[in-house]
Amino acid sequence: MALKYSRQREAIMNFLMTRKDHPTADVVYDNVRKEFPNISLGTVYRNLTLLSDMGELLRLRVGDGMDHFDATTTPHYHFICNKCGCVIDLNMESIDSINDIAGTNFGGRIDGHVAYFYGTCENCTDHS
Amino acid sequence: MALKYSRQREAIMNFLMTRKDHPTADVVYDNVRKEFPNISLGTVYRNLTLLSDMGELLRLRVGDGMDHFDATTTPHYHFICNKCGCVIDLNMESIDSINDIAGTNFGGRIDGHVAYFYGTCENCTDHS
DNA sequence: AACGATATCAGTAATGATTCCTACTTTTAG
DNA sequence: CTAAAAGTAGGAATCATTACTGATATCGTT
Repeated sequence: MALKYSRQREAIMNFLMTRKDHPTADVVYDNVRKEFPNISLGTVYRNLTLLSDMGELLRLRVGDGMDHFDATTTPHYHFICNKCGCVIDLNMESIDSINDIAGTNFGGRIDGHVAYFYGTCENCTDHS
Repeated sequence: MALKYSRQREAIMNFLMTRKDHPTADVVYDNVRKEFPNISLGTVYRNLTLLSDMGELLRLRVGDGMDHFDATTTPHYHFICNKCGCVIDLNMESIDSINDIAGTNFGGRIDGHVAYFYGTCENCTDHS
């Protein structure tokens, strides 16, 4: 057997499933610590990496220097607010056709893409 | 007068304009050092940030932990090879229409997007 | 050409996110 | 129940990047 159960990993997964705002490792750490006061930041990182390697989590590199994690693994796109830095799921159809557009005039093989949309979120628009 | 000329900055810019492979700060440092043996890595970083803030460079976060820099500032897309990690410009039309697709069902304002395509580059396909 | 204000520099220390290491604990197959 | 294997806590280490500091280079004004 390669993968053993651990309550810490389950707690991390459970926490992420309750959140829609794509927390960073630090936020996961702070919150899981309420249930496991002794959990180590290294454990959080190791399990986040493990879970995203297994495909149970998405690791998002939104460009703010920290990785964000998303328990919704069905393909979807993300929006990042230039003002507050929040990360929001976009409710839009998949646009895999752009893989084909990118593939013309290109010698290699394109397997997929990631796309992040930037702008101002609803909240920050209101308050300005 | 806000911005003063510096030979170091010019050398960094000149070097990047000779390259199509989107070097990292480290690679810029190693190469500019041939002309300025005493240049400091901090100077490289400061000027790369300065130049990209001014829009003369593109800062690419391709997901390998290091920022890559691109002297071609006209809008274009990038391909990252999953095997060798190389970064290649894609010769494709702009697909700004996906901003509109993303904008439906979304309360905020979308200003733009970044998209990275992943797969296997021509070189790595041949050698496998 | 010399002056002075200030941007820039080299060198180095500091930061922040992430990973690695090691001795101890938990899980699980038999 | 037992023991091998995987997981953990805690902290040190790493890596890219940024900040600090005293010295240097640039440039508008004389």
